[in-house]
Amino acid sequence: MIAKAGGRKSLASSIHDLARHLNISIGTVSRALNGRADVNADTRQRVLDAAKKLNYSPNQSGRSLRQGATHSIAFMLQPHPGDQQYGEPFFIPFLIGLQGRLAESGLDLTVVMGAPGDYQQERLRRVVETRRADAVLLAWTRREDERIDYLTQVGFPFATLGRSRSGGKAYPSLDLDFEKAGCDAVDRLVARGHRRIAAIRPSLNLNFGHLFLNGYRKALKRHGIEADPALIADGFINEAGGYQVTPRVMLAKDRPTAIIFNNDAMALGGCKALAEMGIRPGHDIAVTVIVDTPLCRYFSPALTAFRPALEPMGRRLAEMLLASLPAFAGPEGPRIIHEVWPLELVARDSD
Amino acid sequence: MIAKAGGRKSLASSIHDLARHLNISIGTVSRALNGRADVNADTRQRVLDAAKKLNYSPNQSGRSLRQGATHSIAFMLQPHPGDQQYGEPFFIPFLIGLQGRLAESGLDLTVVMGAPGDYQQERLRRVVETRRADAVLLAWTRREDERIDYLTQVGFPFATLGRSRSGGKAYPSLDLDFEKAGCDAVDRLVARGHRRIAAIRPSLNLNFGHLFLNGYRKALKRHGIEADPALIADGFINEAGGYQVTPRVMLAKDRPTAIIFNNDAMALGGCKALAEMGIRPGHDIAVTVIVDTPLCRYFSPALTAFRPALEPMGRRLAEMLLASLPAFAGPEGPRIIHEVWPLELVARDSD
DNA sequence: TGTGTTCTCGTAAACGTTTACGGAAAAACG
DNA sequence: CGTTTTTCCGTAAACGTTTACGAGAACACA
Repeated sequence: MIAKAGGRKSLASSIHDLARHLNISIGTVSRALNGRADVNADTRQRVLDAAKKLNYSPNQSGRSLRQGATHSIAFMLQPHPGDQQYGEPFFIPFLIGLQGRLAESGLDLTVVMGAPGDYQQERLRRVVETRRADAVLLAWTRREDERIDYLTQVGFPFATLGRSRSGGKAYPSLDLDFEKAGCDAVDRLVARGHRRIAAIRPSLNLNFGHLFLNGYRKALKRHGIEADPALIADGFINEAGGYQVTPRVMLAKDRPTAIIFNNDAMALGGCKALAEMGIRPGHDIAVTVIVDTPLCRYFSPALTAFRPALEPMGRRLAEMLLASLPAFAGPEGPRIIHEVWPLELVARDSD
Repeated sequence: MIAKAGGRKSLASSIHDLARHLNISIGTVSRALNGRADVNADTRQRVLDAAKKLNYSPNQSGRSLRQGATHSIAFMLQPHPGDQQYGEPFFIPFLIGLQGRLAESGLDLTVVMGAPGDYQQERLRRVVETRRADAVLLAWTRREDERIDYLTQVGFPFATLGRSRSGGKAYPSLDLDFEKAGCDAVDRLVARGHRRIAAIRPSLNLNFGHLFLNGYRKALKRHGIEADPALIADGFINEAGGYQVTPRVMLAKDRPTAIIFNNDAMALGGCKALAEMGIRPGHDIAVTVIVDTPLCRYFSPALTAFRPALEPMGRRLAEMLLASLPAFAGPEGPRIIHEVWPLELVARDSD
C-alpha cells in the first residue's frame, strides 16, 4: 500500500543502532548529537565519530513528530494562469536567495506548486493542516487576500512577498516600491516630452498593480497632467492579456505616445498588438515595463524596465521570516519587519 | 529552540480528539478514515462527518513515522551555474505537469533548490538520509552521474529527466531525442544549402550535449560532409559561455554559414558575440537552437528552435516513477520504463 | 441449543526521536 | 570523613499515526 523509502536496510541507521554500537543509551546519544551540556566530552566525541562512521542522520519524521516542528518552510509557487509556456523565471533567483539563507539556519525550503489558475487556497490548507511546514511564504499578494485571512485566522506563521490590506501588520512582508517605480516611469516619460501616457496593469486586484497605479496617478498630477481613464486599462496577467487590452488604450480619441506596462508578459503581448497595428516601440511609441525579466532584455527592441534585486530579496525575506519566529528570533524576541525595496531603472531601446 | 507550527491549539485536531468526540477508539477512527473493510458503514459515516466538522487532517509526521513513507517526491532543481538573472524557466511547465500527476496519487511534490554551481550531491544526501521524500527526480543528467551512482548504491528510488550511462537501466528515465534533433537541424540546414555548419554545446559532459553531437555527426556523414573539429566547440552552459565560445568557431579558416546551439542561453550569448562582429543571424548566418524557450521566441530575430512538450513530459515522468514503485505499481508489479520524446521544430527567422 | 463464521471494534505495540526526571558516581567543600 | 554540589547517564514517556491481534456480539447453520 505504501511506498517504503529504500529497499535496503543499510539506508536506515537509527539512533538505536548508534546506541547499541556504542553500548550507551539512546538518550545519551540524542543529547550528544544535539549538543546538550550534560554529556561528557569524551562520550560526545565517540558518538559524533560513530554517527559519521555509521552514516547516521536523524529521521525527520521522528524529529518532527516529537518536536512539533518540521524544520522546513513552504513557498507557495503560483504559476501564471493560462500561459503554460511562459513559466515564472521571476522567482528562480528569488528562490535561490531564500533557500541559501534558510539553509544557514538548518531549514529546508520546499516549493509547493499549484496548478495554474487556482489560487492555492486548497494547497495551502493542505500544507497547513497536515503540518508539512513550520511557516509558509506567499507571493502575488492581492489587496484583499483570502490566503492571508486564512493564515492569520488559524494562527499559522507566514510572511509575504508583497503587501496586502488583509491581516494588518501582523506578518512580515517584503515588497518592491511599485508606487515609486510608477512615479519614476512617468517622470522619465514626461521629461522626454510625453503627456499622453497609458498604464496597463493586471486585473485580479493584485496589490502591486494597485500601488503602481497610485504612483502613476500621483506623478501625473504633480506634472499637472490630468489622468485620462481611457488610457488606463487592466487585463489578464499574461501575454494574451496584454495583447488583448493594449488596442483599447491605443484607440483612445487622443492617442497615447507612451505606455507603461506593469508586467513583462503583458508588455510582450502588448508589443505584439502594437506591431500588428504598425506601431514600433522606441520609434512611434515609448514602452516602459515595471518589472524587468530576461525577456525584456532580449526582446526587440530591448525594453526599458525597472529591475528588482531578486536574490538579495530572497535572502532578506528569509531573514525577516526567521526574525518573526520565536524559535529563531534573537534574544530580544520576535520582530515583525516590513520592508519596501527600490526598483532600479534599466534604460534600453523601447522608450 | 524549535519552531512550533502555529500557536493556536485549534489548528491541531488529532485523531484522539475525533475519537473522544465520537466515543469510539482511535483505532476505529483510523480504520474508518483509511477506508478499511472492517468498520461498520454507519460508524464510518459518523467518523467522516466528524472529521469534516472538526476539520481534521492527519499529521504527516505521524503517518510518515509509522508507515515509513513520506508521501512526497523530491525534485532536485539545479539552477544554472553562474547566471543569476536568467533562472530556469525551462522547468516550470515541466513541474506543473509533474505536480498535477503526483497530486492525483496523493503525493506531494517538493522542489529542493540547490545553490547554483554545486552539483547537489550534498543536498541529495540530506534528502535521502533524513528520509524527507519517498523518491527523487533528477534533471541535467550527466554521462557519468555521481548522483545516480549514489542513489543506486543506497537503493533509493528515483527517476531521471534525461539519460545517463550511470546505473544502467535500473531506473525509469524520460529524455528528449537530442540525437534526432541534431540530425534534423543539420538536415534542414543542408537542405537550405549550408555545408559549413558549426555546433556549440555545453561542457560538463551533460548527457544531452553528447547525444546532440552524435546526431550532428551522423547527419553530416549521411550528407557526405566531413565534420570539421574547428566547427565544434563547447562552453559553459549559460549566456557568458555562448558569448565566449562562439567567436572561436567563427574564426575557423573556412567560416561556418550556420551554427546550431544546443542550449538557449548559450545561443543568446552567441548571438551577442555575432552582433559585435557585425554578423546578423538570419541574414549572414543561420542560427538554430535545440531547446526552445520563450526567450527564443522573443529574441530578435526570433530563433528557430526545437521545442519539447514540457508539461506532458512532467505528467509522464511522474507516471513512470509511480509505475516503478511497488506501492503504486499496478497489479502486474513494478515496471521500469524508458521513453524518449521527440522535439518539434519551430521555424522562425534566424535561419 | 451448540458450534462455527462473520462483523465490528478495542487494545496495545510500533515507528524514531526528544526530553523531563531521577539516580549513581564523582568532585568539591567543610 | 560527612555533606553538598556537580557531572553524567539511563529510564521512560510522549508526539500522532497505523495495524496486528484478539475478543465480544451477532448471525448462520445443523
